Amino acid sequence: MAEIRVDHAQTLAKVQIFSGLTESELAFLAQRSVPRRFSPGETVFSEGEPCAGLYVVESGHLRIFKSSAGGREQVLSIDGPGSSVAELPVFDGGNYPASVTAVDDATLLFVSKQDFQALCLAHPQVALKVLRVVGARLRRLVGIIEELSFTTVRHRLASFLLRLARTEGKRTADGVEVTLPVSNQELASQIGTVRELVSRNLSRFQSEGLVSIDGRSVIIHDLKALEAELRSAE
Amino acid sequence: MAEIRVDHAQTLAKVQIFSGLTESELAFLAQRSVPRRFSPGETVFSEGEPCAGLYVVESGHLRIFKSSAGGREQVLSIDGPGSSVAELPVFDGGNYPASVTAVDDATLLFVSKQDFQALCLAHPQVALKVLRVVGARLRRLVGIIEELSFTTVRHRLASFLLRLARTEGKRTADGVEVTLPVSNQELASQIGTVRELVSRNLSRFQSEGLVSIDGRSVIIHDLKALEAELRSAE
DNA sequence: CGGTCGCCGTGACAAAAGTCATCGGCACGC
DNA sequence: GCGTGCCGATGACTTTTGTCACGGCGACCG
Repeated sequence: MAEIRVDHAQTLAKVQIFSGLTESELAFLAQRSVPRRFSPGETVFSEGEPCAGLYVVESGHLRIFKSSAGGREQVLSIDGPGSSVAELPVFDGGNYPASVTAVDDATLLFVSKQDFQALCLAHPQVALKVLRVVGARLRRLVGIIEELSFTTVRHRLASFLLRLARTEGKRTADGVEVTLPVSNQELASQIGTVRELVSRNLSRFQSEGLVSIDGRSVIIHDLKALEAELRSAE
Repeated sequence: MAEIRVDHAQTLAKVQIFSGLTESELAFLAQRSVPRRFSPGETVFSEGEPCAGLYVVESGHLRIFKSSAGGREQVLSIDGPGSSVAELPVFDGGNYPASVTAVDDATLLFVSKQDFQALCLAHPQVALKVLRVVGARLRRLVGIIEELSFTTVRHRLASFLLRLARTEGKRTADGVEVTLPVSNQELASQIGTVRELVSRNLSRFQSEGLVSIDGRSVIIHDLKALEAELRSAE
């Protein structure tokens, strides 16, 4: 038992919003946090539910999204180890504004609203840290709005490919090779459109000679040309 | 001079994030805040500028928006007296994520980053208050994303009219009368489209008998029918 | 008064987005 | 092996969105 608590304290120490706490404070928090495991696809909570507390990601990834009446989904964020979700509704008393599911096998720590608020009052630095991560979240949301409002699906797809190329692209003779990490359906949810348009726009990139597609692997022949796509949008 | 300070302290007391501070704390803050006046259309700060501090609205209204290379704008929020803008970039150290201009004649109080951070450390409740208002902001942004991602211009326009009807609609024999508070151009920026589409969709509502338009005044004949528009989107 | 400017409405058009239906492949389980 | 389900591609079509160009109106100014 004691070891489990220590494990959790170590997990908590790696979470941005809790960095800077003393060991005893972490232990205290660990004692009050509840570990929960989730399987791929399992839902952590749904939009509209009353907010009981926040979750810290120990391992695995979470998918934060909105869903429409017609069955479409819009992904707001994918969060991995060390991040926390639902920090905000904890404070304004409202319900969860979006739904969260596990992407893969995930272990989370649940911290109740009360414990967390008490912690923030006792340790003002924690509140400041929360504000910092929330700032990042807000920036991402504003970025999504900007893309949805000003750009086309083609543009957003190019943008997605380039991001991928930057983070995990491998240089080859023909250009940079990336592997699409998710299904077209999921990709569509992330860039705010439907499956068919992702498929079509990828084909179009290929027929224009910008990329070659082989299964889930995409070779970007001309990085510059793809980047030019971004600038062409106004 | 002393009177001016007192005035500012009274202003600050009405601001959500500062409610709960003692008089002397407010006076201290008032002493350090700088009053600034803006004319309609004048810009308070622009997206991308380094963040120097936050602004509190004493009178008038501010317009927070993103603008695209092609000259389009997307309004994120309109804020009036008692609210504050740019609470967030103060904490994460980044630049302002969006631009802000005055809608009408506005008087603001500027509080520097340093002063505000110090205040949050000294008074943890302030940080919690900030988190609460930031929560509201985040909800609004998520709402915008939802609308942009899932709905049509027609839908968003219907939504806008209904919101207007609820807040300031006058009952008449023919239905509920509302007055469009802004130009079509501005309305377009608020619902994420262009002038022409606002104009066209309003005409279409009229030709379908849902509303009658006379200049800037719109009479909504059938509230239920317009609300049905919302449900029809999936 | 005449000019300029900002706003509105509209027609004509082009492009993008989305829907529906169909087909083929691949994996998994029984 | 064979059904079932998920995924991807694609054609045909509709709807929506956006662009360009124009003309009209009213306010305001010199």
